[in-house]
Amino acid sequence: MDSYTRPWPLSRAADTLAKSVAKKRVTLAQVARAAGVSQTAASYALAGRAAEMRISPEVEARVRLAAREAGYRPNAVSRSLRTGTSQTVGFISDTVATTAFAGHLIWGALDQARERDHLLLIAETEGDPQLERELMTAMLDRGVDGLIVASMYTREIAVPPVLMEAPAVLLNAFPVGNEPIRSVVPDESEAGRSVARTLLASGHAGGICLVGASPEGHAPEGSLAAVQRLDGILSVLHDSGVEVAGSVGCADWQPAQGLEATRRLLAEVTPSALVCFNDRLAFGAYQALADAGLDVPEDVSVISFDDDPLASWIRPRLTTVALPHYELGAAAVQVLLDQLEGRLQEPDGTLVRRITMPLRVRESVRGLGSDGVAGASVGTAVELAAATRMHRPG
Amino acid sequence: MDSYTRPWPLSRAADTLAKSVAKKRVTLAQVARAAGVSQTAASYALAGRAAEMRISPEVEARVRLAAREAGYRPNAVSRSLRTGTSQTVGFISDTVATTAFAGHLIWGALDQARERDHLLLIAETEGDPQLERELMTAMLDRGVDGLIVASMYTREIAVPPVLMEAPAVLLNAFPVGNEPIRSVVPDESEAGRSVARTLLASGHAGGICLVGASPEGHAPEGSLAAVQRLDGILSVLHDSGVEVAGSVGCADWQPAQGLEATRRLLAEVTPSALVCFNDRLAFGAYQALADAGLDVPEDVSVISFDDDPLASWIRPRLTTVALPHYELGAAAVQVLLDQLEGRLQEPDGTLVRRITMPLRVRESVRGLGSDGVAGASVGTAVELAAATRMHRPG
DNA sequence: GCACCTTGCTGAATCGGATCAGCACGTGGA
DNA sequence: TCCACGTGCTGATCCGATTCAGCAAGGTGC
Repeated sequence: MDSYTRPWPLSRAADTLAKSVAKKRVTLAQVARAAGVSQTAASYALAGRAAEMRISPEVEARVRLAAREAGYRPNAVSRSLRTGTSQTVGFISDTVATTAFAGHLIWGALDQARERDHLLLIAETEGDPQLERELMTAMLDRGVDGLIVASMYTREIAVPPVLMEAPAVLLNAFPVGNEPIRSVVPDESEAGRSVARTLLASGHAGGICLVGASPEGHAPEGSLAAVQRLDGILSVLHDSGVEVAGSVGCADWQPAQGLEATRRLLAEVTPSALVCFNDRLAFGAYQALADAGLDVPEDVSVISFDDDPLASWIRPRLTTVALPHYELGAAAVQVLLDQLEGRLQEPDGTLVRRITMPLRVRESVRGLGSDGVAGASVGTAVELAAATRMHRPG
Repeated sequence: MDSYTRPWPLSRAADTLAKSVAKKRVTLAQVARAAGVSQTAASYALAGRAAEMRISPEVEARVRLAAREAGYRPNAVSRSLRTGTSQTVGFISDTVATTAFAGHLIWGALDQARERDHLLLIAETEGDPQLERELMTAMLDRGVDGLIVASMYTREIAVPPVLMEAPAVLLNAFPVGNEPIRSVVPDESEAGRSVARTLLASGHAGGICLVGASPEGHAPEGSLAAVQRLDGILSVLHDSGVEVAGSVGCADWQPAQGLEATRRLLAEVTPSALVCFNDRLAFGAYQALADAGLDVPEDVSVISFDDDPLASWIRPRLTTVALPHYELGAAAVQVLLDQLEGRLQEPDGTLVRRITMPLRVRESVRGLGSDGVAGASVGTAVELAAATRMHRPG
């Protein structure tokens, strides 16, 4: 099937390639010899500890010059063995980097790591606990300074004992027990409050309905996002004395369930606004509303969570509270490295960092943003092609 | 904006966390002492070199037992320092892991690396040559066994000298000079041949037109895919004595250009089949054909390259030759590790590995696959949501 | 009875940098 | 004149594995 073919005449290239063992790297000892000083002096000079260690400016300059001329680059492995720090962070995710979600998570982590002069060791467990443990030990054995364990959706993770060997941060997850381990998660309940406030501010006092979770507790199994979003929504509505006009829980948050749930809802009440618990539910809701001859946002406003790439593509464009993946990834690295540097000494034992979920105001809420687009429909393939290219957040 | 809040009462958790320096790791010396033998004997026993090094079965068993009981795990950093190998591969891509392209590339690389007991150090250059060099040196200094340098689209890369320090493989790219460095690329010209053969086999003798590149050489600057796809197409057509009925080159391969190019084409000729040089062009072509009242595939067949996630979503579903990202990533690691193990000794100096691009037969070519879907349109949001979830290739 | 080989193991060097303890020299004070 | 102290550097050890060279005990051949 696949095969090796030859693009150019390179008969001796393979030989050259095999032989390119490259000239051996320059070591500190060689630099020291070149500068005519001891290895100790050279080490201190290059480490910027000359003054502290009483190395004269002349010697320091000689060492620096020798190092530069020889093209000296310290061997990180050796340094790592001695100091126990590798300037490397492990990033283990439970799903593939191929989803936009994981991709942006990694992107943020990568950027933040680079800013702090760290490299990222990446692996995926595909949800296999055995593999997860193996990958963690593989990374720890390689001397990573810390580990980030990322989950696709916010949930509780059973922390394997091996994870406690090094500083670790859970990304988008909480420890299932009371392990003293930090978490970085989206601020779901604040997002819920934000959604409720947005609806109230745009004049939706009555007729607010929920699609995806209900106060009676119907929601996807183990979804922390569901309960926190619901909490946030209800707390704001309660404070304003507003009652939820209706709600339908869904066991799964896919478009089909959104369609079905909204249909059932419409059979009972006439909503003025729909809070969908994620965008995929909202896609289904759009269809159910269209089928019922209801216009978004003129007849019914729709607001939702996640900011799926398609949310800005369906018509009217969906107003939603975004999951800040890039920021989540960046924050995980930040928290981990801060912890390593001992910069994180909260006296109150705070272990959870919540990242704000920004509201993306678009067209699906009446009286908010750029209205005037009538009828639920979809954009063209051309527009979609543009929408599905991902961009770095502002 | 972001803030630390406390989910549970964990007043002393932070302390615990700070103190969790963890019990020190067990070293080989300790295992040796426990087994009552020298460190040398222990090392040989655990390395599986007992017989070779004349360690008695009894001693070997004692060592193995002691190691297991103590929970011994060799320190990879130390081993790396001594042996010069780290069981780690660096993966540097010029664009972000957030695109489906890069994501699948990484996915394949990750899987293949794990199969060979290697870990992946990942970084992105964002096209910055300076950053690229820094990241390469950072990885080399950490003792990676080899480097994979990936490009978003097939092109020539100027190989920085530092890259020659360790074995390296270019993924989706060729060296700009004659550097003895291996490449893993999609087999574009075979894909071109495959497209032409498919068209001929389904009865399209005349009226074959090209959108995106023309034999006169109009194509995106520096796009190797363009010339190779074209080569493949023309060679098969030529062998069958078939002339290209028309062609329009495009400087950029986006939907807008596909639309425009197809319009111009339709003004001159009446095609029976359109070969679009990528799917995004095909999206535009679909629209131009629909505008002209032409049905796909009844009036005009459309075939294309890349297998964009949307290709299976637009109607009629687009027949296209897929870029095998997962396989490309996996092959890059495979080639690199094979090279490291000295398993790659082609006598003819072959340095390019071409990965087959599989044809995805769908509905846009007349007389091929499941026809009968009339009219160019788009699927529903529900269908799209399903289509844009990515799956591992079969 | 002695050279010689095999068996079964150990000592010590090595990888490359970080760092502690200490040494030689000069200066100042008593 | 002698001691104390600061200055400026070096030797040696350590991190934790791998591996080469070699050594003692026991067996074999002649």
